Amino acid sequence: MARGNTRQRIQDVALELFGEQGYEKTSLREIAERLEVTKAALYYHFKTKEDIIISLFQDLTRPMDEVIEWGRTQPKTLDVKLEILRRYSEALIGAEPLFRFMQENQATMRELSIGEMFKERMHAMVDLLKDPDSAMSDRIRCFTALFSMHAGMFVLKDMEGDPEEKRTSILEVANDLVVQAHRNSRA
Amino acid sequence: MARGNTRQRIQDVALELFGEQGYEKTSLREIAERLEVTKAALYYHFKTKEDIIISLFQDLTRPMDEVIEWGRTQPKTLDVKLEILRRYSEALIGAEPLFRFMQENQATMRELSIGEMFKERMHAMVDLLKDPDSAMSDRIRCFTALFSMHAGMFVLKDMEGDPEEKRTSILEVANDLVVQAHRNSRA
Amino acid sequence: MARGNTRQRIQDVALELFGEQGYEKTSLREIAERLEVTKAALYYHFKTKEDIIISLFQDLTRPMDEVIEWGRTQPKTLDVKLEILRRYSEALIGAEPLFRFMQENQATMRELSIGEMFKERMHAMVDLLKDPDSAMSDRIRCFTALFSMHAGMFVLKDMEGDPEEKRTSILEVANDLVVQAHRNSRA
Amino acid sequence: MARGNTRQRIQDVALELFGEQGYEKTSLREIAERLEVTKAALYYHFKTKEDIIISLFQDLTRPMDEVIEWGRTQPKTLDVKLEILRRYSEALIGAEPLFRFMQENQATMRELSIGEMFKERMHAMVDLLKDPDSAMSDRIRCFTALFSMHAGMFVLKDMEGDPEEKRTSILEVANDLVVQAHRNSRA
DNA sequence: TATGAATGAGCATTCATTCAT
DNA sequence: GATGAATGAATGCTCATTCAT
Repeated sequence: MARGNTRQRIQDVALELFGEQGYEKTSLREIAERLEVTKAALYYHFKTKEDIIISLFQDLTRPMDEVIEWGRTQPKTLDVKLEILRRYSEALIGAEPLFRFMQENQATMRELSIGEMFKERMHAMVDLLKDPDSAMSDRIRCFTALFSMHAGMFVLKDMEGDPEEKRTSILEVANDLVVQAHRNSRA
Repeated sequence: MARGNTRQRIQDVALELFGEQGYEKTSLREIAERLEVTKAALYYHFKTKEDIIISLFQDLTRPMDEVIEWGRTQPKTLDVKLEILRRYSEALIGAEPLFRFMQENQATMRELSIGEMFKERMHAMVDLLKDPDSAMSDRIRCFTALFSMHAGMFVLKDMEGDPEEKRTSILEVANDLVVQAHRNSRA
Repeated sequence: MARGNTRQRIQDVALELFGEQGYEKTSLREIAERLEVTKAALYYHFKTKEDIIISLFQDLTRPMDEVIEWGRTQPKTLDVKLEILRRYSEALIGAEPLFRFMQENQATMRELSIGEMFKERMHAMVDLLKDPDSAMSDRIRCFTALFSMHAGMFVLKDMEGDPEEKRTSILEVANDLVVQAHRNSRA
Repeated sequence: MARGNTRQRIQDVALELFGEQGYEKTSLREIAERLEVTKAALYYHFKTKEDIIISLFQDLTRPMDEVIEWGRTQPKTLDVKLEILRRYSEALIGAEPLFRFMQENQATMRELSIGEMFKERMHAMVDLLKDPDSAMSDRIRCFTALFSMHAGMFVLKDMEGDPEEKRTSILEVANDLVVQAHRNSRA
């Protein structure tokens, strides 16, 4: 029996169950049972239920923060924008379960403190992709691009086809949208 | 105290609260209290909690069904497709709170019977918009078009601008995506 | 649709359901639903739930009362005792569902006013069968005789064999017990 | 306040109340209140309400199982049969409250899983007492013997006399029945 | 003879959380 | 680094009953 990694195991199981059933419908009893520990053990590692998902959010969104930080140091050329999308799309792979969770538990997100954190990140990304004086429809294009990247992977889960192919198809559609927005605002 | 409209009032308040706090976190006690009736009164009008939202779904999605029915009788020209989008966008207006609810409670939707009903409707719409032999990226374009129409209205709620203008902007973006898909599949 | 017999129909369905599921677990809603009337209709015919079963008890135990009344006018010979058993066994046939109900809902009976009524009847029967100075084991024989007649029919339901044959077999065993008691007390 | 015996105390109080008022009419609130714990504490020790009485059944019927096991190893002589009755009668003493409960809540028993367990035990006992080719009336004698032993103790509670004397009187009547059945089948 | 609408009290069950050990 | 035992608050739901119509 592995030692000292209980905290990690709790996170894994929690994300799995939150994803399957939603945050509200997943009880600490379930998490504890699947791990074969007692509920009280969870409380040794995390102060509250919300604490568990906050910790997940912080751990899993670091790669995305890095994309944003990198983007901020770059000029607003089309090439950079597309590179941001590409990196973002890759960063999303590891965080898929978390995004699936966030996507599917938005009502819950709003009351949890991480809801705000996520919104800020989203706006930061849009700011990198759009130009300062973009028309509304172009801002919507950028939004839609990001949005479909977040949602795409699991919404399209029941569409036939190879996952990696789907990801690049989604990326292609997102690219198109950003290219369009870029051109419109420079026209 | 008004008579005979209790059922309707329950639906109204329920949709409001489900939208604000999510389905799981909204208790029947809350709904009853806001209506100043007892919980048992809710059970006179609806057999279960799930029954309440099923009834909402059925009542509010009728206009969309009509769009789909109409679309099925039409030829698959680009003009028809754009007309479908336009009508669908309009049909969505009245159902906004419901879609907001569904968008934000996807984890819950999966266990509720209306989850399936919704998926079917979505597929029916995509079938009207895409051509039989479309490439994956074009099917994704159609999906994304619909998806952003559903989600757009409330996701963009905190973006400044007139709601009606937003709606037409979203429609414009959706149009572009469908036009693109249409052209690709005929090329 | 028959008229004016709703009261009777309520009694029939109630006894059926009380027998199937027990008194506590049978709700007025169920009775009403099976009759295709509203709960409120039941309250037009009976003041309370308990009232329904009291009325059943009164209607169905009349034949037994008649046996007891007859027995009281007779001398305490063995022949009379056996005739009492025979008549009682026959009287039980029509009341089988009621006895099944009472047998299976004794805990409930104790709180319902008919519990007492039944006990009195039982003692009256034992008094007819035993002699004034019987030994305890002979009183128990009489008790057991009656008891097995009450319980026998449904307890033995899952034993193979013809129902009428079972009834006469039970009666035979009861006869033996009473004969034995009679002889002991005269020995 | 005593520790570590809460489970036992719950069982004791539950059996007492189930016996007094019936299973359905006894609420967990009542049990908890009488024990001066919260309802939730009951759920720490038992998964459901039914679980409480299952545990009681299992704990209290062990002595009877032992009688049956012993009986199976013995030849089917009359002496053995009477010894089985004697041991069974003794085993019943400790289980009196449980049998009282089962006797008085038969309607409930039918839906609870222990209903079946009990039926099997009853059949196993009859098989030990009757001979393979017994006539129906002899099988009924065996049944009646057992039945009156189960029911006798509490049904006769309001009959005057010493409890231990009652028990042996009942046993005597049961003996007679089994002797009779034994002789008939060997005649 | 009924019904439609509602109530008040209650029930079994679940949950996040606490704390002494 | 964990457990055993418990709590307080809540939840969805059901029930017998009432009463104006």
